[in-house]
Amino acid sequence: MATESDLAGAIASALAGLGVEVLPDEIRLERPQRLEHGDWSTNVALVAAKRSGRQPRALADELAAALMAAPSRHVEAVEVAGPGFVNFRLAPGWLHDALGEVVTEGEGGYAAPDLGHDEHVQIEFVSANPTGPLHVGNGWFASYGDALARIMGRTGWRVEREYYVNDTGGQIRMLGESILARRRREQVPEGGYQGEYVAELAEHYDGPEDVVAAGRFAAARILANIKETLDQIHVRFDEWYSQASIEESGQVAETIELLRGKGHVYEEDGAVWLRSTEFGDVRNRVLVKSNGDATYLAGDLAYHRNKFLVRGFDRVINVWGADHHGQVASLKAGVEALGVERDRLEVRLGQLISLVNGRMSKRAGHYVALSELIGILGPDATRLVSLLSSIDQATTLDLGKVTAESAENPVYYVQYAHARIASIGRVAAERGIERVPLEAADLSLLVHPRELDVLRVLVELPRVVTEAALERAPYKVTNWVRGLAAAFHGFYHDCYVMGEGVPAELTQARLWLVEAARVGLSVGLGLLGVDAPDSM
RNA sequence: GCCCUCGUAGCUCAGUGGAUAGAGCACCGGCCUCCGGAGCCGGGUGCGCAGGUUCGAGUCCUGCCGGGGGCGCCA
Repeated sequence: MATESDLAGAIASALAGLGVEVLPDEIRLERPQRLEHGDWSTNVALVAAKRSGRQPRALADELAAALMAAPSRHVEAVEVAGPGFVNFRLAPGWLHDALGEVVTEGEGGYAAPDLGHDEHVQIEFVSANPTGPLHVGNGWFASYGDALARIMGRTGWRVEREYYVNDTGGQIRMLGESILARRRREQVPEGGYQGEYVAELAEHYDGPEDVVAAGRFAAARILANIKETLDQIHVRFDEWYSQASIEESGQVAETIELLRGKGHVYEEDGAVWLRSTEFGDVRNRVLVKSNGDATYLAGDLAYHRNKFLVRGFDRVINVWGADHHGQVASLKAGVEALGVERDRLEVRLGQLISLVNGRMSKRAGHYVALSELIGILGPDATRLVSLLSSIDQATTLDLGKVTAESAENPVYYVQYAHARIASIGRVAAERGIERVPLEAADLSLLVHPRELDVLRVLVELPRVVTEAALERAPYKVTNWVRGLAAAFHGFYHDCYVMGEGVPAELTQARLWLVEAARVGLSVGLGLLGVDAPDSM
């Protein structure tokens, strides 16, 4: 934002003139919550007061006086308030400049800062075991991972989406046993999978009485179903990476040998251990059990060696449920032992989604299927409700409530704003009104509070996208989109674009405002993977 | 027992060192001669408790209480 950097520069030179030294990043401009505190505000006088040997208010007064002596563009007043804030009151022109930036840079260019510098990042998410249909908790993480990929993709990262398919090991055997038991019309064994889908799959299984064969058959069918469900909410992976392929290719043994060569492995009680405590773990971990089988950790390390050292990702982000918290320390230790800087592996733990009547469990068959939720809410609302809050927030899902609220769902509010914009375009076309070029429009006519509200929200988008990308927090985009929709609905209600008695010049200026709002909604919804419809 | 995480309005959640803590839902009342009323406007007793850090704490630190999760030669 041009205005923001103008102000920062003016503050820096004013402080220099006062003989106060500050670091560039100590000059922070923020948008005050309350309009009466101006359009921009800085707390630099509070931060630098002690160092300059002045009281905060005194320094603020001097700074304000210096800034008013040579005001920057658009500045109408500089005021000192509270303990020593310096507030800038700007003429509406700064928002008109901002409107110009939005529509000139457009959907592709506005709020697309290069933060990633082409770093190659893999985001691995969902990765639910193919032992049952996805539940709504998986859906939450699917929306999160996909939105994060979109946001980082917009801000300069090269992103790949990956799903790790856990298609081997004891759970597949257990799935096979459950299938076979069902086929024999017997009770599913202790610890087996109870869901209805197991019975259905058993009906279609006509292979041998072999747990592995039955397990693989079922896993393949389930995985196909998982892909279908994810496709419905527009979540598509670049890679479906098979755990079995890691094991069968000998990469597990190679990885253990690599670790052994680096001296991080020892033998004890007939097992092979990783000295993970040397890399921050609370205890050492077994890689190869005394019966000769590799542990899950060994496989996971082979997988991560593959990510970093074979495929060469600069950064890997794993999106996991909080129930995998216990794996983080040993995985990070192992990755570091492999010679990869530990910061290149990021594990985002999302809080679990629980049901009002208890935690979900695939084994017990107690869960709400994601496909069921999609069937009720539709893809867009499903995505939006799961992106409303931070994944750090544990949420309790009441299916009855979510569906009851669906008619009042926030997705309609936001999409309705976009549909209204499209509607304005249709009416303009009917009436033969064409938008003049931006240079020919007089944006200074936009002075209605509702108009300025819309622009004030639009100004925030670059900052919001930046925070969302750096903090891996897509819900910030959701909040922003809702705020823009609210501002637009207010504008739409109070300011007719083509109403009776609206001068032609004002219509033109408002058409540009509408276009800017369209760009904002379109960018925001695109980052969330939610459709921006022209009519509803 | 130890570790992680969360605790903000009746409910779902924003607010990650700033000024008088905000939205949505639900509830009550108002608003359509013109671009879509799935909209707009108005109505609020709330930061789990107790200390600490500093100009300033919902935010950072410590302890306690409460919810969730984790501490395997399971995956």
